[in-house]
Amino acid sequence: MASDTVKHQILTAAGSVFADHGFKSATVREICKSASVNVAAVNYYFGDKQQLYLETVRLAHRLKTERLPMPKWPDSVSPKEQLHQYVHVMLQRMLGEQDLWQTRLMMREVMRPTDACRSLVEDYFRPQFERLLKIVDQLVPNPVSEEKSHQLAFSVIGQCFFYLAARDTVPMMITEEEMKTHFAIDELANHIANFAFAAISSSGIGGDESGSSRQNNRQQSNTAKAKNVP
Amino acid sequence: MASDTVKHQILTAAGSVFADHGFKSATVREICKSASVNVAAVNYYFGDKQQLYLETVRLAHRLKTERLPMPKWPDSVSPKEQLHQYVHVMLQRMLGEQDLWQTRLMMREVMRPTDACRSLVEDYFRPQFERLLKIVDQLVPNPVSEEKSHQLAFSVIGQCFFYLAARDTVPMMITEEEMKTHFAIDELANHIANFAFAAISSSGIGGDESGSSRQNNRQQSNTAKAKNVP
DNA sequence: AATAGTTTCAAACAGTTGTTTAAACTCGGG
DNA sequence: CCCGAGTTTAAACAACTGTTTGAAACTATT
Repeated sequence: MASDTVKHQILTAAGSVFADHGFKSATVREICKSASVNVAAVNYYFGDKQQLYLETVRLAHRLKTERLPMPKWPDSVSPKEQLHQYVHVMLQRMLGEQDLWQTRLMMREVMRPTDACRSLVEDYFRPQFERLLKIVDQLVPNPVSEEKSHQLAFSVIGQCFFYLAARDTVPMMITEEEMKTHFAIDELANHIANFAFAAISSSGIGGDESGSSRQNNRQQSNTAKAKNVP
Repeated sequence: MASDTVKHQILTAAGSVFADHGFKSATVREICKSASVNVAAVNYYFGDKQQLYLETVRLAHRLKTERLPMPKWPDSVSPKEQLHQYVHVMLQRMLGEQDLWQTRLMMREVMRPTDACRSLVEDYFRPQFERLLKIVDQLVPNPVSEEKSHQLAFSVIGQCFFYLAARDTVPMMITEEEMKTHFAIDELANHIANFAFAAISSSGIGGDESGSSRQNNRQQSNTAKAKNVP
């Protein structure tokens, strides 16, 4: 049965094309050409384009977690080091050279969710998010509210996600040399982990900051003088 | 001469459709239907779909900066307050209720640049980026290298950008109530500004560690400036 | 070698795409 | 009144879309 290998061939080709063009703009003809199979193969093996897309997204998430599993840390590893490794793995998944289509495809789902997104959120993003929350809660000096934990976690994720989303735009802002030397995965992981660690460590000690009671948002009027003193 | 109003009508309709579906997937038929004009109007007034797209992106950037200009701060305003206002305006631009298509369209250009992107970067993103760099340089306790400034600035932008890109996914991770109370624009601005302030303030004093011990960036000799080699 | 089941293929189908065309309409100035 | 430049319209065009089809090619068991 070569059928399995053909299916896999189509899936990876489809992953690349879907990641590049999105579901609607991607054509089954381009996918089949890239996979070196006949146009009818997609319908023969997957039923229709939509089903192929769903299986492609599932494969993307599966491959990414298999190749780069998030480590299970013993208690001996400091929360700070856990944060650093977490960020590093996340950046590797997002920016790692090979099989970039997998994260690009998932990025598309984040930005414009389709039917494939719900299971992606529950099976992939939420568990990862929960792990980050645990790290954050260990890092924060005083216990904080759940919402604050969420904000802190999103700040970590956001910094990483940015370099995936703006992958082609960031190089337009800085020199090629700088890109290579200071924005490679290792350097970025160091920066983001340190940045987040400093912020989280000092979080919740200065008093309630997010108070800034509901005051109107004309940029003219001074926005919420942050009342806490550094 | 209704021609000007018709052109504007098509432009705003196109902006919305392009922001929703992207250039390729958006159809001129849907645009024209949304603008209540004949299908041929796009070609009559703009030549072709591509030209319409370019003018739409230009309009998006122009409208967004006109409605929400970045304030010019007198020296009396503290850098911390400048940072806060900067973040607040950025979030307002990105998440502000009305005319959301404008930022969604620019977001698409960031993630998958087309021909329209180069001018967008130079005319819109770079000036904004430079202003943020100035704030960051005021906030950092000791002078840091140019690359470090860039990293810090990107960390601020990334946190904001995330809530635009993941606009539909974040609500799947938290409750609706939490979304309304702790992830509205004002609350997010407070959090991100405080988060970034804490991180930047402690940047360049603690010393870096974290895993791969690059003995790299402490205030490097100033600016290994751009040399522009092709 | 013959058969039955599976896989591949070129061709065709119906619908959509951007764009063109030529006729119809609008409306202020002669 | 009609004119004619500017505008709008329905219809048509060729190219492309996902999908179907029926026969050919292939594989494996008898």
